[in-house]
Amino acid sequence: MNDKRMQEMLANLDVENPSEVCPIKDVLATMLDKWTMMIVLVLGKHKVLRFADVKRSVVGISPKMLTKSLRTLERDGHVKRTVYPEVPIRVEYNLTDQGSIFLKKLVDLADWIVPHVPAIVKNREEFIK
Amino acid sequence: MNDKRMQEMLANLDVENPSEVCPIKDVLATMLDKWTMMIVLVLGKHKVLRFADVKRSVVGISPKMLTKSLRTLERDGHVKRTVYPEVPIRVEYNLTDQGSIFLKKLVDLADWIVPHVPAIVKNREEFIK
DNA sequence: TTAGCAAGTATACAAAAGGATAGTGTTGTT
DNA sequence: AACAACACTATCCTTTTGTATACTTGCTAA
Repeated sequence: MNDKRMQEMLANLDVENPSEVCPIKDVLATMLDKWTMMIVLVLGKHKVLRFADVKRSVVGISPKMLTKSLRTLERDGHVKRTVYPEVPIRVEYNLTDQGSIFLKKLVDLADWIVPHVPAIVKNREEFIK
Repeated sequence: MNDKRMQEMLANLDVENPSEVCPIKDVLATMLDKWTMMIVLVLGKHKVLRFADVKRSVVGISPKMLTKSLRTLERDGHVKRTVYPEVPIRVEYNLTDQGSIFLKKLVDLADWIVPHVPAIVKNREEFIK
């Protein structure tokens, strides 16, 4: 990506206006929430998971936050929620096509981070004050 | 990215262990903080900015959060802070090479989001409950 | 009829993030 | 002498986020 393309994108992002004016900022912030990302990653790993499975996979999450994050993902079309009216009830979650592309972008980002982690950790250790 | 590569990456991410064990998760969460992202974007747009310039560009940020976010970016090696001991003091901020790659990844992500925003917004409107 | 499960919801509380705003130190300008 | 510029720091307070845990609902099996 050259500088011109970059400047075009940055203009698109409208970073200097409040988020009411820029839904991209809002969508970004929503998707990159800590719990939301973890849920997308475990759904990417396991393809289909039930509520309790996701809870087990995303270590430390409370049912309240899990419900909240799953609802947001569903609302935004990243995750599909399927209810099987059996007894006891069964509910399955999986990524939609849109959610899978989001996962890919997330993994791309992580892919870049992995080799940089040692440098970042070293920087942190050397950074005083 | 095929499924095998994806599964390798996901294994790398170690999503099912607490973040003490997985610095990648920590680095991800730190970089994808709301204010931090906005700062990286405006620094990408303007190349070099002084404290008050960043404050003006990132609408709504308080000096407290600005300082905190800039320090974190500096600590992690994404941003360089240069002090000119003039009067009044002049402090300039700019992205490092590492920070510029991070910006690129961020813009890649946004690049994907832009065309999807209308669909996501529509989803949200239709999603009741 | 009581027990039990899944997928939550509800409630109470604790912790963290963030906003508003005043203050600091230095020196040039009015 | 008072004020302004700059880059913060400090303090108080509100809001948001999150945890822990008890409760609910519907049905089925013992």
